[in-house]
Amino acid sequence: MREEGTDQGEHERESIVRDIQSLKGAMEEALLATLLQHLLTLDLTLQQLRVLMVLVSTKEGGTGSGLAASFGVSLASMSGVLDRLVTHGLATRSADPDDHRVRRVHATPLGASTVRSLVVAGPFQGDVLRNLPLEDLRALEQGFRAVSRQVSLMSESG
Amino acid sequence: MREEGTDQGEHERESIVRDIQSLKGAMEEALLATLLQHLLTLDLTLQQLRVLMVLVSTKEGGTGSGLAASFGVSLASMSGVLDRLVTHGLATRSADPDDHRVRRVHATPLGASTVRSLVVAGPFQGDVLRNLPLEDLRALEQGFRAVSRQVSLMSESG
DNA sequence: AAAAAGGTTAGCATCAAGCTAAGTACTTTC
DNA sequence: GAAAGTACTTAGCTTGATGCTAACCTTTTT
Repeated sequence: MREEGTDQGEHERESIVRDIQSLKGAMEEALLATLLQHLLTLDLTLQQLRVLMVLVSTKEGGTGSGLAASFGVSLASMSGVLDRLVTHGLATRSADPDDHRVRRVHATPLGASTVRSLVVAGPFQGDVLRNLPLEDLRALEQGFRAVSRQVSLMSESG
Repeated sequence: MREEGTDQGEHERESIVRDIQSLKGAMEEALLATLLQHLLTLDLTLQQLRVLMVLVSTKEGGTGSGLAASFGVSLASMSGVLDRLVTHGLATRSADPDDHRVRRVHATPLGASTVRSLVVAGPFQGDVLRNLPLEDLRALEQGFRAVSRQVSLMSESG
């Protein structure tokens, strides 16, 4: 019963998908510029940034040996990288209550905001949203919800 | 004449803005993970990446002295960075037809896709969109159009 | 013809990141 | 409780990228 109209629906779907991707392309240009702005003022090496991103992602923080293993470097090397992050005020080392050999490493608020600023750069900011016609805002919310739902669906099954 | 009902509309607006930002927050977590994935396999220094991003952004390409000036380094230093980008196959140098002293530097397709992969990582990909209910897809398009319009508006006046 | 501009190369200094080896402090095992 | 193992730091080293100045070549401008 859904056979009829499918063809026409698929045409509209493809047309909309193309439209959205074209709009997305324009946004990405702005996104690239914003990302570049942030990277220009970033006084870190790429390795330091990578480690910091892991620290920000994992709320429980990391350990020297764990990070060394994930990055495929020696513990001594990772110790040096962490030194520099701590010196920059982006991470802290603290004692692990369970095992006094390990030093738990966490991103500081500064470290977290440094990393988030690289990602948060999308155009869907409060000041943009607040100036949108209400009707469009409702539509955007519906679309976001649907995408969010779909992403969870696909990451479960795929 | 628009005074009445504004209060109620503003409440709904704020509520929707919060909803969208919360959904965006969830997306950003995934975005961060994707960005990290790409950075992990990136065999570049941050300075090389920054220069490459400028090359990708400016379609006409760059010149050694122009790039040196924007980055605040000597021409000799920039020449070295460009050497490494060329060696990696991410940029090319070619003669400038107007002035045979300058060498025009362009990002290669590989360089462009390397940079784009860092930014394109959003969840609004074709395979996600194609699985969305048509109604939601229409709503998303409407929302995207509105945001795109609003961003242009605000960047003109602001 | 002289001066100026764009670019490359050579030579040097500095710093981050990588390693191994040695040492400290704590846990686990026997 | 002694021995073995684990987590981490520090010292000493090598390599590679970035930065500089100085010298040079080529091309354009004056």
